[in-house]
Amino acid sequence: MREPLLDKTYTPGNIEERWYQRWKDMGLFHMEPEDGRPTYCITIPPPNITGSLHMGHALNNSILDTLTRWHRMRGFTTLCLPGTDHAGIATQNMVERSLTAQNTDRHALGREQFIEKCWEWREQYGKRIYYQVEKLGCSYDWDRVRFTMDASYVEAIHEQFKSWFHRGLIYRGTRVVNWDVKFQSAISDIEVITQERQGSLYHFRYPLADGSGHITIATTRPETLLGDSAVAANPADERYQALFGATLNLPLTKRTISLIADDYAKPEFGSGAVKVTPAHDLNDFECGLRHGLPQIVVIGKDGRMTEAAGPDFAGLDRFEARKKVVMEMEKLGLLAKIEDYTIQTPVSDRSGEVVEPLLSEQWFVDMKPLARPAIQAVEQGLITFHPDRYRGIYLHWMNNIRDWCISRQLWWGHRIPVWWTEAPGVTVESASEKAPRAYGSRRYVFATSRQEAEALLGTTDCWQDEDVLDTWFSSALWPHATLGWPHNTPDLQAFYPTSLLSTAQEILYLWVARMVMTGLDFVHRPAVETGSYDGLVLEDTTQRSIIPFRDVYVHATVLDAKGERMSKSKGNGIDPIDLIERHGADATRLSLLQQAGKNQDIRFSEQRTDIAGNFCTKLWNASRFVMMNLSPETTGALPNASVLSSADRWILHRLTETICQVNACLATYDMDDAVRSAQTFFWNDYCDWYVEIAKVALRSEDTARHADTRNILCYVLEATLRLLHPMIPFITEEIWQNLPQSSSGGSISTCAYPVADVTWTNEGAANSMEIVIDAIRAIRNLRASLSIAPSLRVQGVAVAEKGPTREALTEASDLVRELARLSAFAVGVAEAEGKWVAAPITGGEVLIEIGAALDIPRELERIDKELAAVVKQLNRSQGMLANEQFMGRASAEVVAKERAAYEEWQEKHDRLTERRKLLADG
RNA sequence: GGGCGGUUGGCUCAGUGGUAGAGCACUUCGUUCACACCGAAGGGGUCGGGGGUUCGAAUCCCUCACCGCCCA
Repeated sequence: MREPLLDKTYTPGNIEERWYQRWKDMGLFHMEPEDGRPTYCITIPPPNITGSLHMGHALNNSILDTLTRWHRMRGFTTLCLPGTDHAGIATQNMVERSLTAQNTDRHALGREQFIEKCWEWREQYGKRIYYQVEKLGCSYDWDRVRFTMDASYVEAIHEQFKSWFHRGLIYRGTRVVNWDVKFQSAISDIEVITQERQGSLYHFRYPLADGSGHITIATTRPETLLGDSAVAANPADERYQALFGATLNLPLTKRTISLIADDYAKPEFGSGAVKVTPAHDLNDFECGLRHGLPQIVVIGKDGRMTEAAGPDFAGLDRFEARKKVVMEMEKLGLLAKIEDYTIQTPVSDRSGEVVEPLLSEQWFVDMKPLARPAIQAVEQGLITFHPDRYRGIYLHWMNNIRDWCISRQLWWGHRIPVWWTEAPGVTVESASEKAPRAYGSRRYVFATSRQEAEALLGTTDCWQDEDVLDTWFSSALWPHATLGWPHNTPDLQAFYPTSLLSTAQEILYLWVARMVMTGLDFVHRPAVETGSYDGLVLEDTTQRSIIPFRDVYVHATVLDAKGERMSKSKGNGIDPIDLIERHGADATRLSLLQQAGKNQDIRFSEQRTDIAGNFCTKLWNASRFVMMNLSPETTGALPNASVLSSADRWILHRLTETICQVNACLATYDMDDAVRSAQTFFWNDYCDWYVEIAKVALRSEDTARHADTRNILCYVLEATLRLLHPMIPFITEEIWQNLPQSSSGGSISTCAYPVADVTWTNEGAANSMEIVIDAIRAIRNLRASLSIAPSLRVQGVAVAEKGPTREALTEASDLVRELARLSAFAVGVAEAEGKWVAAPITGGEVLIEIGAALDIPRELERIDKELAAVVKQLNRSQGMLANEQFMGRASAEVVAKERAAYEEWQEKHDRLTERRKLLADG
């Protein structure tokens, strides 16, 4: 026995540190496009620069790196491109907070200096997540890292803005947006979280102007009453038929409003009549547009009531105003009732403030023309969703798409490349798309510099738009912009369209859908150059519009052990870095991949990583054992097929089967099934059986078998390591380096991924092993139930009339003897004398002789218990075969299978009854 | 309100028409020179309720309940 090459204990920490650096030094993660090789590319979803690795990232990156390593080993030119986004509002928040701590603020600093501070902050903290991703072992191309504020990326953003601007898709408008009163900025839908809060539903009476009565409306936001410009009821609502068009006195104001008919009012809600406040509610805004209603802004950008709210309310905080409106209404006797009510309250994720829907002048993108191709691409199957159900969710959203508010009232971000002037005489009449456009009294143009703006506007009296672009505007062009667009770079040619986009479900709309739209809109190729699966030929062009990625995988949400979403405020989150430090990156990845299938969520606890770590330890220890048993001559090459035993053929059969399954599962994003298959093979087949069988072979007199056994042990282990390398890269590399198959200076990462060689498929060997394993288990079972000490060797024998059972057990008699701990084992006849106990197996029975006197009552009890189980099955089987309907309608195959099963149960039944009779007759 | 996912042993989950499975936990036994982060043996489920289709349903259909997600 040789000195083991692996340490006695598996300690992931130092292995992982060492190998990540080696891989980087070897340049394994960077590949250049090569003619004739297929490419595989993922542009990693950009975490933002304020981010640190959380469980969702850990899951996604584990999946992405597994797929990347798998393709790299399969011979693809593989690129996994990492990067970060600048995260306008989040970063600005962090920097402002640090300024507050220094008793200053951004206004004191000024815009330019504040942006400087943001860059400094980004230099200091913005790359933390890269380091964490490295800890996880991700094989990303760090030479191609991108940031959304890189000069080349900004160029892409300007190009996109210019194109949409000139085509009239970007427009200036006044609409209701999500307003954050703390940041004083519009925010995106994803930054708005809906919280259930206990509040009240107020029922107010609005008097009819003619004094004939009143109409009752219900609201959760009384302060918006001051900005009402109508009351609406459903046109089909019987109760209001006579009143449509009637004039109402709006309480607390001097205004009158009318009762209008609109489908948007739901007859079943409250009184069926709803107040309409176009400036402070999105639905009301749209309703207002339909009816040409005035838009009265009563809540300002700071969350205080405006002059328009009237002298009694102007200047009040919106929540103070709410109380006052209720109080005043009560005084006027117009408060009908107050009900307790659970309010779905929109809250800003960043500031925690209640989001105010507010009428505001912003930049918007007209999405409908962009959505059309993006719908087609998915309907035609150019882009595939995994799980498939997200296809419908995507299409539903796309078909009901709304215009996109892209301006943010922040300083950190891409400043909107539009320049304004109020100088008189700037003409807007021109055939040129670059000519100034009018918005009220102002004129504006697209320009990326003052010089350009002045030239286009014909005046130096101009200023750049103060706002910045929504961060999602830059994320939307991630796949093509990171590869070099708007330039037709070699990377763009080789790696676009990318292969996969994997992400969390909550950004399916905000990000995934928008990438599909921008990709199709901006990346074009001559139709002849690309396969039809890559893009669409749209009506108005001879070019093909290219999709950004072929597959979209939406991974599960990681929940805590109780099934609750992990959050900082609840403090129930798990930090993946802690998991890596305590259990290793491999165990962390494995524990996540074990649950990464087509499910919507994952319940996770650290215990799972602990358990996954057990597998790594097992892999380590088994490998250590194999290495201890190798000889200098062992190469790991397979011996000539003619010398292989049934057990050898069986393990190769199972290896082949497993290779097949793992490859198939990885191809369909069933990571859970892939790891389950590989783990089961390794632990239950290789370790529990083949290694134990090999021990018997290596101890045997038959020295010719020793070399073959070593080679097979080594062959199967090496293949298994390659099979598992994409999921658990570190431990597999470390072990592989110590196997004879490794090459000096090489890496398992560059070896070929196992491919199933069907010549090793061998059902016969599988059946033989099944018989042998059955026999061994039956004997162990007998021993356990008769409390025969494990150390006591007793005699065993098998009675087998049937060919396959007889042959299998004859060939494997040494194995059965050793693994069942017998003093002797043979296929033959049990001695009539002595104390023997028996257990039926398929095609025969096994018996062991026990030294001491047999406890007959106990043995009868054991047999009866087994007999009961057999009878149950026998009856079931018999019932089916006696059922004419079954015999007539079930397929011949199923009937034949049932017949065979019946015969087997019958045989076992007979043997058991026979044994019972012998014992009872004593 | 609309859409979607889930409900299988104590726990976490596989299993999409043909004899209910795994891991953890539990019970018993075991330190035979890879591994007690291990090995051997074992107990434990009328597959959320009801109805239907079928020779046969955890699996397909309808319906109800509960849990959760997304959108409004």
